[in-house]
Amino acid sequence: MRADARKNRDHLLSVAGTVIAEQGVEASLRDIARKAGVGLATLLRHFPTREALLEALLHTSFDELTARAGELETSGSPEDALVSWLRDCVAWTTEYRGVTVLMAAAIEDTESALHASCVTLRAAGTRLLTRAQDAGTARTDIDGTDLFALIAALAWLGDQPALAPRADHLFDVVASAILAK
Amino acid sequence: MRADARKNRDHLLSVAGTVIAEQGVEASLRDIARKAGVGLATLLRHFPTREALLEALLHTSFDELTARAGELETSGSPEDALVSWLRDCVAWTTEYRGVTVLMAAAIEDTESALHASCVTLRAAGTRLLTRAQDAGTARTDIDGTDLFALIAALAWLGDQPALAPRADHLFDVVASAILAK
DNA sequence: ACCTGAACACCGTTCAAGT
DNA sequence: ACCTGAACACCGTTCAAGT
Repeated sequence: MRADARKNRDHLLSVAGTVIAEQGVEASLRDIARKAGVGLATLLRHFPTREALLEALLHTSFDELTARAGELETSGSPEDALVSWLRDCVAWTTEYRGVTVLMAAAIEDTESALHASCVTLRAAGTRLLTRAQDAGTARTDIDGTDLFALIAALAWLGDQPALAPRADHLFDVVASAILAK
Repeated sequence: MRADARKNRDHLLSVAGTVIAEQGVEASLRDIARKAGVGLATLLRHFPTREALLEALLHTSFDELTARAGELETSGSPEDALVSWLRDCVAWTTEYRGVTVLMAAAIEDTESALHASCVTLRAAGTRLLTRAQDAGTARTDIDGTDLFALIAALAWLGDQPALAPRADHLFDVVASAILAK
């Protein structure tokens, strides 16, 4: 990549991070390009879809959540590890308003730029869930995809201004259902 | 209302029902107006917001769900009545793809045309929940707003194509959490 | 190689002008 | 009273033309 292109790309990502933190993941791409001082077509050259831009932006966070799952796999009780990780996932999505809908769409869409990250995340959750199930402290009638869906639903609750005040409490309610044997 | 206006209004509602059933509640209002053979401005004269159009369209359904709650209040066991009604609510929203987001926004927005219907629905759910709580068959640390949020989250799951296959099962999981004492 | 303005086909909002 | 086309300010997509 040419030096000027690299610079454009980095700057776009930085501006996108700020704008998306303010307005959510559905922020106008034109607005992001404008604030970065480049044309919209330039943004789309670097990131052909909104998902591609988000993937570049959230890649580090996805890695961190996956790494965190790895740490938890060998520490604490299986059920504490699972619930702690679920809490981390939900808390993380609140930083990116609206990302839940895109993740829900990406988990089954192999064409989406977010697909691989979502699949990796689901696999990490599956390992923690299986461990808790093997220990007899999580219900055995759910799998990693169910877990992914429950995280998404709880994250979605946190995204809705009117329901967000109940999100933490309802997390506990759902977590108790997961841990029920 | 003048006869021609009434006719326009009725026809718009009929067309809107068809289009929204196909495309979801975020269907283009311009498209609905076009298919109804009137100008977009005419649609907006009758229904100044998307919520107003939906309220007119869903009014009957809201009434039916509320009436159903009333019937269930005096029949069957409190926990069966509650779960049965929750299931009805979630099943109903699947007919109107995307309505959950608008309802979640309307429950606290007194300006929304959907506000009154959502509040009525929440009140109906609250009565069924309280009855089950009094009978000792529903957890007592949740209220009607929590219930509304859980319905919304489950309905949202059913709206996401990739997660919808798990929606029924996850309904049972969450229902079991509500019924836990 | 990389960037860009401009044309395109949409969206919902608003309103002056018509019947 | 009621309706409507048109202007407006947006959106993301596409591409020919520039550096």
